[in-house]
Amino acid sequence: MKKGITLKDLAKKLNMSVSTVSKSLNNDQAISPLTKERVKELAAKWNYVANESARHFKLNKSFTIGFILPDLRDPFFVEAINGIEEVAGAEKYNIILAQSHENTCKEESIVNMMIRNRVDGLIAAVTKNTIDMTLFEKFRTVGIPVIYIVREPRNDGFNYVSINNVEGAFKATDFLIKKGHRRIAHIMGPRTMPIAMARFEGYRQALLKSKIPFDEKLVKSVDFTEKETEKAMVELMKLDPFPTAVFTFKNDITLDAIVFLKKKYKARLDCIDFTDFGNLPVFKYLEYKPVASVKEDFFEMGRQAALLLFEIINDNRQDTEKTFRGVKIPCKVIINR
Amino acid sequence: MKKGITLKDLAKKLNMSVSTVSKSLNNDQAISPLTKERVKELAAKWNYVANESARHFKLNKSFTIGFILPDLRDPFFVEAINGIEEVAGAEKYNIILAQSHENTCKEESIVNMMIRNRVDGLIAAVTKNTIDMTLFEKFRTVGIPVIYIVREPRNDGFNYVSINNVEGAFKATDFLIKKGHRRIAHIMGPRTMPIAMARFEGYRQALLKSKIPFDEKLVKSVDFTEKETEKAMVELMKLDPFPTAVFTFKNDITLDAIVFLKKKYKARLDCIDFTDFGNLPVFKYLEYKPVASVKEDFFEMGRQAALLLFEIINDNRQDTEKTFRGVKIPCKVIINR
DNA sequence: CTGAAAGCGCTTACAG
DNA sequence: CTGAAAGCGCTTACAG
Repeated sequence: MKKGITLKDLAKKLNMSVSTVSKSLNNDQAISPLTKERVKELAAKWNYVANESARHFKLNKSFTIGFILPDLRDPFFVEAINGIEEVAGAEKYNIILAQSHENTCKEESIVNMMIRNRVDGLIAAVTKNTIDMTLFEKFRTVGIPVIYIVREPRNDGFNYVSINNVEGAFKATDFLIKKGHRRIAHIMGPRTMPIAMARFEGYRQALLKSKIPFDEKLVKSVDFTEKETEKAMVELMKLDPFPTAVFTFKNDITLDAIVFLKKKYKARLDCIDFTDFGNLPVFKYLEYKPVASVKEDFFEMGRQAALLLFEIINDNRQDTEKTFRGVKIPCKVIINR
Repeated sequence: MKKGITLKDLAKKLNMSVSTVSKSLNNDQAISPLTKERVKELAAKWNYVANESARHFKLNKSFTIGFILPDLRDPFFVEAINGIEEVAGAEKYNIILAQSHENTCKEESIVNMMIRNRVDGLIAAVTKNTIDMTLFEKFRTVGIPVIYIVREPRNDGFNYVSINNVEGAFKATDFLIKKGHRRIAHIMGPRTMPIAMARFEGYRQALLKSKIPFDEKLVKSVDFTEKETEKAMVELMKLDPFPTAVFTFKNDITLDAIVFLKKKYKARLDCIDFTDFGNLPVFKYLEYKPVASVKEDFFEMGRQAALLLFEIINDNRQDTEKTFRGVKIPCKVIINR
């Protein structure tokens, strides 16, 4: 690209030193009002735009935070971005986004990219297959703070912001029990995902509380593809008696399960109730949908994660005796009527 | 953040000059294989990660392209990102995303941010209210190439990649005509948007071809909010005879119109056909939807825009006698059955 | 209140 | 094949 106007150009024209020009534009109080005015006037006239990359380099700060997320096609993650943006914007920070597409190799190359670009902090939602956190240990080595979001890391020693998955799953299951269901299936996420295990735990606790015996044949684990959900439903529908309610890991699974019922068990469509996590805006347009969903406030998770991150970034104390923080946002059940 | 390992650190340890270390890591052919090996070995051992911001600064290139888009909540723009990512990734470029939220003030601050950060190029989908392009002229002044995408600028002298909106609208309207409709309404986008006018033009041409008289009472302009769509539908449904088909600017408008019919004109739900632009993946789950939609290939638009952008970025010739290029991707009608 | 000077971590033309 | 040196555009501690 063409070279822009530099401080030097301004200084030469004004017969001042580069330092004075720099300080004027940064509103340094040591500079006289008149000088500031003259500098700013010329800067405006010449359309001077500071070279941020020089500034970042000099200050050894990128004024950028990274956000690694699985996929932008998931509208919930988009909400998280908006929450992060709100906080980052106020701090005058940019956000660099990167999608892992649930691929751990891609995730690794993104991690390296973030380090090469020296982001000042990172927010990460790991892939559904990320078990081993050693990749992310790199950030600790180079001193970049990281907040995990939505999907909690399985081990301790990490900052994270998530919802209370056990509680949410308990409520979603209990909702079905209160509606009179006794035979309640659960289509859970991959067992590698800590939050899938947490939701499974909430499901069990709700059954236990109501003294409904746990039946492992009613629990199926899927990887979020339509094919796997269909397979789970085939098996569940073959049971005798078949479950009259299903609590699923998230909206997409419910919708795919309903598509399956429409195709193969039209008659059961009206007698099986679903609950799940999420609350897609598109529900408004649907005839068949979960009776109730646990609302996951992704905007708030994004906001809280960013707040926590900036607390660390702006904290100039020695990073000895560092403690890690976990924030769990409460979640409530929304009836989709 | 903590300081990382630098070339100097490596050079000192290896008793070499910084230049030699730099060249080794960059695989300069002037360096002996043995030296390269020694350097790379230590770099790996010490987890050396090049400081990109120093490199960017030195090379006066950010290896970053910007993408200004209205809103990530629009899944079509997410597809465009994926198309851009495919090309940018291959070129080893990063993408910095910024949402204008259809707000021209926000758009202005994003433009300035992009210039301050010295992006090497920009892809932009302007807000629906952006009439005046002087804001974007700044990029020309500083020599940053820009490709407009999806929403074409109203004046000439800009590079853009879009679909053939007139053709698509013609096909969508003609589809309804061929299905036997004679009284076809059009809910168009804001008249400030060139592509809304283009789609309106396609609608008129289709009517003309089939010798159906144009009736301006059948055309309503909306700003994409549910409220405006409802208002447009109220007026259309009061006409006598009411239209038996509606061609709308995009999916969201159709869905809101259908919600309105469900509420107020349940009986007409099955006798009014819709066509529109877009093809939301969520259609799969819907009972009521447009009979056919013009598929807008946003992934391809993103890809083409990025290809065009890199052609300009990587072109080292003098930028005298610059010509501007417009790419219109053909679009086809998808039947939603 | 202003300026001279150092330096952030790289790359590269040039000399040897 | 290797190295010394300049310089990218800023900020800032220090001197005056």
